[in-house]
Amino acid sequence: MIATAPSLSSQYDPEATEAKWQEIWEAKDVFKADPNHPGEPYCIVIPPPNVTGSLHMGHAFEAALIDVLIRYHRMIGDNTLWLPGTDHASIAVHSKLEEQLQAEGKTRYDIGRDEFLERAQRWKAESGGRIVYQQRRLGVSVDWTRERFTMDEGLSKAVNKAFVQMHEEGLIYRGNYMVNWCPASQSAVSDQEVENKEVDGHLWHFRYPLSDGSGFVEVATTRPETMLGDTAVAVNPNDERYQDLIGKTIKLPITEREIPVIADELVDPEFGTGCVKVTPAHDPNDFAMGQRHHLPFINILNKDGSLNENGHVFSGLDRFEARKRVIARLEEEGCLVKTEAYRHSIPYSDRGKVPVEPLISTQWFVKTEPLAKRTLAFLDEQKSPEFIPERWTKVYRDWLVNLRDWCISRQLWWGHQIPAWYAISETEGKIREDTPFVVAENAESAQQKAVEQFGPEVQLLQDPDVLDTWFSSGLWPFSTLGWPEETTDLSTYYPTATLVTGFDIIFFWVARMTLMAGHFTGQMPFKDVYIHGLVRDENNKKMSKSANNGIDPLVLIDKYGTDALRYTLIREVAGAGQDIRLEYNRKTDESTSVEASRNFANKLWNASRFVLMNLDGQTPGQLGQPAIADLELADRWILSRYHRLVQRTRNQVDAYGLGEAAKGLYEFIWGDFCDWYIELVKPRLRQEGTPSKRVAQQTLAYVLEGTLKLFHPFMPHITEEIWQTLTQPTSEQYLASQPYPEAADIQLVTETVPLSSPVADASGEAEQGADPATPEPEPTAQTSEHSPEPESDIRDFSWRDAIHLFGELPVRLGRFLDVNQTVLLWVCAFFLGMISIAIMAAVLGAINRVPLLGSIFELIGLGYSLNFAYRRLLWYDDRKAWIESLQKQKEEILPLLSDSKTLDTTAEALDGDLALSEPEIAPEPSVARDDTETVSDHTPKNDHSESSENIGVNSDEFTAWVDPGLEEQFELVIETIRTIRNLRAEASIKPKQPIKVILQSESDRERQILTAGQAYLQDLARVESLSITPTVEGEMKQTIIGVVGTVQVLLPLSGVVDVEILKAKLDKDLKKAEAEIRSCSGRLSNPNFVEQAPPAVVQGARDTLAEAEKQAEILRDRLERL
RNA sequence: GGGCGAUUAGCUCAGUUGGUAGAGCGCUUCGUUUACACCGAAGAUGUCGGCGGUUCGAGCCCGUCAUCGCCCACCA
Repeated sequence: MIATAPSLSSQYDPEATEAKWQEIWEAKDVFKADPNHPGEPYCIVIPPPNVTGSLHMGHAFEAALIDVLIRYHRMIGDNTLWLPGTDHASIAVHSKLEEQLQAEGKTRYDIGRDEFLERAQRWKAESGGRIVYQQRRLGVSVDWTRERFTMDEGLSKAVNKAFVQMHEEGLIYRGNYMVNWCPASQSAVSDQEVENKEVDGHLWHFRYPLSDGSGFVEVATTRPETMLGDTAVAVNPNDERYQDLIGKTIKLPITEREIPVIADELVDPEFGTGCVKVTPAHDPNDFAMGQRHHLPFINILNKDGSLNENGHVFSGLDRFEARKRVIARLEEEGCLVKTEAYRHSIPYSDRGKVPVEPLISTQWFVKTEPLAKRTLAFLDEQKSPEFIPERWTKVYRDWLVNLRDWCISRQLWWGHQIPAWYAISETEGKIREDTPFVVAENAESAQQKAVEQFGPEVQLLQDPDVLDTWFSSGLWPFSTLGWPEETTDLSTYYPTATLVTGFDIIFFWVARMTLMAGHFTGQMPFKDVYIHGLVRDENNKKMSKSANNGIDPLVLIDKYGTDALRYTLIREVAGAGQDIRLEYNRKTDESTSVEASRNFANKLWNASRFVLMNLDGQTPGQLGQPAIADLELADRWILSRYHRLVQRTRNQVDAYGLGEAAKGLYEFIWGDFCDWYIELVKPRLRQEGTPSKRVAQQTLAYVLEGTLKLFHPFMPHITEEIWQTLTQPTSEQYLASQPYPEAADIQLVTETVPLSSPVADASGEAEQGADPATPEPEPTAQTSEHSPEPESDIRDFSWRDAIHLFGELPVRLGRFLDVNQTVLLWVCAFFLGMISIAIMAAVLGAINRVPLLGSIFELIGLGYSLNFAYRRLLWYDDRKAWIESLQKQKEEILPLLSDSKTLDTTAEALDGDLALSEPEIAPEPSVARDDTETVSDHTPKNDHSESSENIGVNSDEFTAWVDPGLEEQFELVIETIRTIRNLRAEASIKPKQPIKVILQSESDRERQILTAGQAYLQDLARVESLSITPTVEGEMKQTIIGVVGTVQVLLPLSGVVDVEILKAKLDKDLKKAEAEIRSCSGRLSNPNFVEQAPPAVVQGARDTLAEAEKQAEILRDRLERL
């Protein structure tokens, strides 16, 4: 099952690998949740896809986002559950089936309800199966044992229970109100299922004659046929033009019905003539007006959109045909004043794709106000749920505030049949508006209730209608966990952690869930709502079924692999909630961006292959972690970069910065690890049997394994495959359930690193069950066979480490003081100066005061200070002894390592023998430059310090391993290598040809760094002989020159040299330096800048200027010499 | 009508609390040294949509306009 290193192909094969792990993970129940699992519960319920069709790229995107979160939380030790499932999508499936039937020349009534539902079930099985297959191919880490369907037994029970309870509480009522009627599906639809479309229509102006013959009123309408149902004409009560009309009546054309002129505030006097025809049965506004003025409601429409018996001579005609006839008739009668072209928006049915008709009918409604009130209270008082990005909170809130009652009944068959039973025996065997009914959770209970009310002879008929799909979806977060039963799942995983969904569904679904959950569970169903954007196609169009521009994720998965597709989607999402665009060539089914991710996967594969081939068959566990004392510069550097990555990745994922985290990992793997570290250690790996080789192997293994863990949520399959090969676990272990790298690991490294013997590898230190709330490195659940007894481990290593460090102290402090003698003397002088000033001030003050005591004390203080300085600081040996004793005292009182970093970083910077700084001695935060963002340093304002605490990071220990000073110094080595390579290219020297290079710098520090990195420079830039020197003399006509920092890089050339090439290079560099000088000196000569900008910024500018000036000086000098 | 988002290299996009612009793809030159040609090295590329303001300093803050996209809304 698990490959060994030499057998690995040089090209990663996603197809076989992905299928393999998908099967194993599932077969081994790796993602099966256990409520008894320790750790913080972390549950996400899947936004259930509709069983109408198949998954599109939007689903793949969403699944990838959720899977990253889920896998991450599983690995950080949370009690994690991702619950899968599908939605029955009442109206969507119903429409599909009716389409099918239509093709067969049938209607649903021809085949009957039972047959219809059977077909629906078949459809569901087929489509649902396809969806599940696609989800598996996406590698989602869901718990399939908990898969749910909105119409399965448990959820249907929940629906009935919810309905009955809400009815009893008066939150569900049946009534005759205006609803949106979709003539295509012949059902009511909710406000959300109506989509307003701008269309070019007409505005017809008609004259209605006054009954007394004294004239006309002119009204305008976009729907002339509705005039057949007019029961009034309205004007604004304050409209002076029409005061005398109010109260008069009008003889409505065609029907000859007499209708009143009423006054209503709603009428806008500015619009049109200021007179409005009122059709209470077919317009929401008019409906309200009709209620206010007790007007008759005349329904003129049948369910299919044709005119009914109230349609006068037009009855039986379709509404649009009737419109034409009405216009013609009115024109004949001389009532048509004019026809205007008019662009307006009309409501369309989402599903039926036809204009909806506002219609009065008897339906079931949810009374939303009390629910919304409660949900709003959660939002306003507890900021719950929290939206990411935050801007959606406002959208959500506004919607809740303006919410109208929710029509939940649908005149369809596919769905949850409404649990209401009509006592038809009371109304001649028919369901009428006035038929009494009982609401119950099932037929038996309904029967019982009905018998109590109407006697044993009662005949019941269940409401034929079904519930709006969103009614059951609204219960999803808790019904799937067992509600209304009080299951362990429910008590463990509810409320869920995060809802991940698109903004298009906030109203449909998110708000419905919060309304229902607030009512039934008394809490919000999720803590966070992470709203992602849409996937757009290559033309920036929203991918949708109607636009037919969707891309089947499987097409790209087949071509590039699941990991590649997932990674592409994730890394595209930068600003959370932003739409993403997927490059795609429809002709070839290729995508350059997914291809780039595939290449990245292959890069990781080959880097890992390289590591595996160089570990001599040892696993990271067998190799053990490298000992601090043995680390070489490059090891130190990659470990610092790696630990920085650990912290940054965790912070980013915690804050839903998935795209940033994905990009950060890419840069580390491809840049730091592959381009630099692997290249740097190659020579060491060829030195058989040396400690240097072993340390390189240890570091490679440690960093690779950690990186695989960090990266696993983003590319689960390839990382699992490599990890298995790398660690060769003897028992069943999976990367998917390994602990995520964290600060505890780092602490372990710092404090308990072995000097020689192997230590527990990261996979063994904390089993998946470890509670993240206790970040102590104590390996409570040791399973790795390579691990020694944990307790003795720690004791042993701590001692050794302490002894090691202790032994080193004199040497290091000695060096420190040697190197910094001048600096320290200045510091002392400064201190003494300050003290003197303070004492002078005190003495002066004391003259005015009688008691001299204070001054005497201060004089004593001065005396002591001088004495102290004389005895302890002035001479080298005294200083050394004193600092040593101080350090010893500190060690006795405080933890060893957290203290030692108070030493000045410059000591390490100059400590050439030790190959720069020891990791446990971190530089001062100020050296960190822009890196503070990623490192939890000591400044409380740092945003990440908070999240560090959350994950139990001991920031002191962490900072100890992330060493910005070291990284900065290493940067000089890297830049110097680049410069040499650049010079080679400029001088057209073949990469293979060895060269001689002289590095000249007046700076001791720079020379020290370059010396420490000498081997790297020679190796990576193919330098045969390298000299590092403070000064350089002689002729430069044969030398091409570059600068980095204030280092002069000289590359002597052999043979005939074109001076113009050398000149061009120098000119180019000089121009750059001069531009820098102009920019900096411009700023620095501005007194406002110097006075007002933060000192660090000013200093930065000064440093840059000094460096640029030095560079320019060097370059000018060289130019002259040519 | 109201609200939101976007506008940065040829393309797709980053750009933390304002400190003087980056990545990938593509492009140019060179290169098959035993991880990788799904590769490596080096390099070129920007009036940061326009205008105005605040500031010592604006891609970032404020105002305004333009273009594109989305959401909401009962003006017949």
